[in-house]
Amino acid sequence: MALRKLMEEAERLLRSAGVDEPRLELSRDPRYGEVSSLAAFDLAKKLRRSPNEVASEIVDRMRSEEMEFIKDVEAVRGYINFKPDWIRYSEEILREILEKGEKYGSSEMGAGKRIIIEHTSVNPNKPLHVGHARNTCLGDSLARILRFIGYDVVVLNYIDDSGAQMADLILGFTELGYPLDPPQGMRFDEYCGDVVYVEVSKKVEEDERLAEKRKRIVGEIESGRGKLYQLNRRVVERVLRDQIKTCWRLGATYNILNLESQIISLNIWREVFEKLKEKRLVYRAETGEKAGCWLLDLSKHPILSKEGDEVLVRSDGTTTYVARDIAYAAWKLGETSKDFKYSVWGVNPGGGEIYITDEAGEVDLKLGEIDRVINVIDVRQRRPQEVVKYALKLLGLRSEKYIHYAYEVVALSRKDAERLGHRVEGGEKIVHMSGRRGLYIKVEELLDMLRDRALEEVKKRHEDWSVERMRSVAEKIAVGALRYALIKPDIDKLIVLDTDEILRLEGDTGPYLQYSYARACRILEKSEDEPSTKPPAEPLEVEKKLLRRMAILPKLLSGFDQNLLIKPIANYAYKLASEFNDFYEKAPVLRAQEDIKRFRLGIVMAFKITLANVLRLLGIPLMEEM
RNA sequence: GGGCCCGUGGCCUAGUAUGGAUAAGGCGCCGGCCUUCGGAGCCGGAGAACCCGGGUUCAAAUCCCGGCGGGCCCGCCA
Repeated sequence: MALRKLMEEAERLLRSAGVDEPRLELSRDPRYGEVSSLAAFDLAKKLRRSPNEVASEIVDRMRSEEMEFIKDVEAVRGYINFKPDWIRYSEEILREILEKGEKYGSSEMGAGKRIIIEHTSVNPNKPLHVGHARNTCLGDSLARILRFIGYDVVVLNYIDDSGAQMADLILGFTELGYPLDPPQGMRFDEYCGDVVYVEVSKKVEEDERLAEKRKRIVGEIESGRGKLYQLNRRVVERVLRDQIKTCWRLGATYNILNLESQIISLNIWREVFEKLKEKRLVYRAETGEKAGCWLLDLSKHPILSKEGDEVLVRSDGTTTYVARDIAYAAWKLGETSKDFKYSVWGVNPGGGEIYITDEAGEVDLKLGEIDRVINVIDVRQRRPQEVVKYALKLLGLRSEKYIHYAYEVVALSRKDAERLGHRVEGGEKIVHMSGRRGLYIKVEELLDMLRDRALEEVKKRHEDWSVERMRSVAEKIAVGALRYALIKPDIDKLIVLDTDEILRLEGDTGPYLQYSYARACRILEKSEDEPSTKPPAEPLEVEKKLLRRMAILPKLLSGFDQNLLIKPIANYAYKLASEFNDFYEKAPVLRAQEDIKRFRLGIVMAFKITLANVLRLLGIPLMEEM
């Protein structure tokens, strides 16, 4: 690794000058070299002298040392800045990238370790909306990145096929005269979500008798047998097929679909419940408004204790969501004696089978030792997730391995909410999406809007292309735009979706990244010359900037398994593309003289590899032409 | 009432985890760049008391305390 070699050399020099704590970091600005040390600040404090003096003395002591990649060391206002021999350093950077190709930036950090990621997990009664897409894109990116750094990742999608939201649909189909098939041209998930669910839940709110009927339906669905149970299974399956199509369109893939009903019928709860009782972590309330319920004792928890104990088993004997999630969490950590049976549900577009839990299935999947479980769930579930984690801890399970990857939701701008026919109250700036009220923007419709918008641009540029080719490219642009928009902001910041804003394909957007890639492809395609890794002379500033950026990719990814931050990677992609475009303007490749041309071709090729690797991690599709 | 999160030019954001060198971009605005490596691009300009007040430190957008504003969570729902 070129950068690592540079840093190791800087460290060696510092140690030779008597510095014990090198405190090396990447320089903030190219004028300060590549690598800087802050060691003089610490020493200055100890010695009660000025940092600048101390830094200068350290630099003087290093002068006589042997240097390979480092050409110059300077003391500036207390900083010790290392400048590389750019001729050697560039060659080292380019050689590594061209040699490693698709593997550049990857590592074996996670070798032998398995991580479970659960994401998407949308109730199977409606189509995906943009808020769900944030979940899917984050989860899928986590999976891609962790695989790239060597982890064995298993992606789960939890399907809650047995709640009241399903009963609404069944009530609509059996009692309120909704036909089982959608009108011509409408997808089944959209029909269920946009029409049946919204209309039925409104009727249920207005009519107590319907609420009663729905309650009976919930019971029958959960019983695991009967006509309504069978009908529900068919509805779930049809909606799920449509939902997964949308996920595939976003580029996400799955390994296992876990049905809530199977978790119930496997009855892992009973096992966990027994342990909770044995350890006296739960108790049965005898009096008060929660009489007859089994509660989890939260009194020892510093914060949760303030809100009272958690009901796990209701007075009627049924379990709450949190109870089932505790049992399910124990299963994910491999801490239950029973395991699911599976059958093959389908195959991901890029290959790889998807299994679904199925008590009649023939397949056993042993997940074995789990390094970590990452649950991508929005921030509103922080409290219940904390209860689950706390319960695991009380049970003596490895709760520190159970991670709630919390992200903020996607809300509608006032303008878009009004466009959807929602009456916005006076001071409201944002409006939260609501499945029950039918107030949401679907992933499919947003992608279609983006694709149509992109198609206009493609048409302008490629009149000679076939319609299919134009549509295929426009589709990739749409997916790139949406994924980037959902991944770029901090996970703990609310995204206010503004459709006018997101339809913009210029500036800091996914298409900008894709465009930069296509530009690089054009240059390489037009040249017959062999790229070279050797600079004929000191590289230009724009060349150095790009080389520097490419060189830090392995370092950028090296801490990922600890911090799980996707945003810095999206940020990196943008800076990389932006610096390439700067290079593109200022350093002509094909028109340059022979030796310079070959070096620049090397840079362009390395850029193409580096950007492609990063965009793959983010799930942003690549195109040679757009 | 208790808890969690956010607060950076007109708007949207990066930088905050590991405190350090003139606070970095995008949108919008103003002005430039197509005799060709694709203008979905590039360059220049105007525009910021980094919410407020304390504190720690040689050094604070970043850490600590207290406010203010916004969002979320606190159900025998999931």
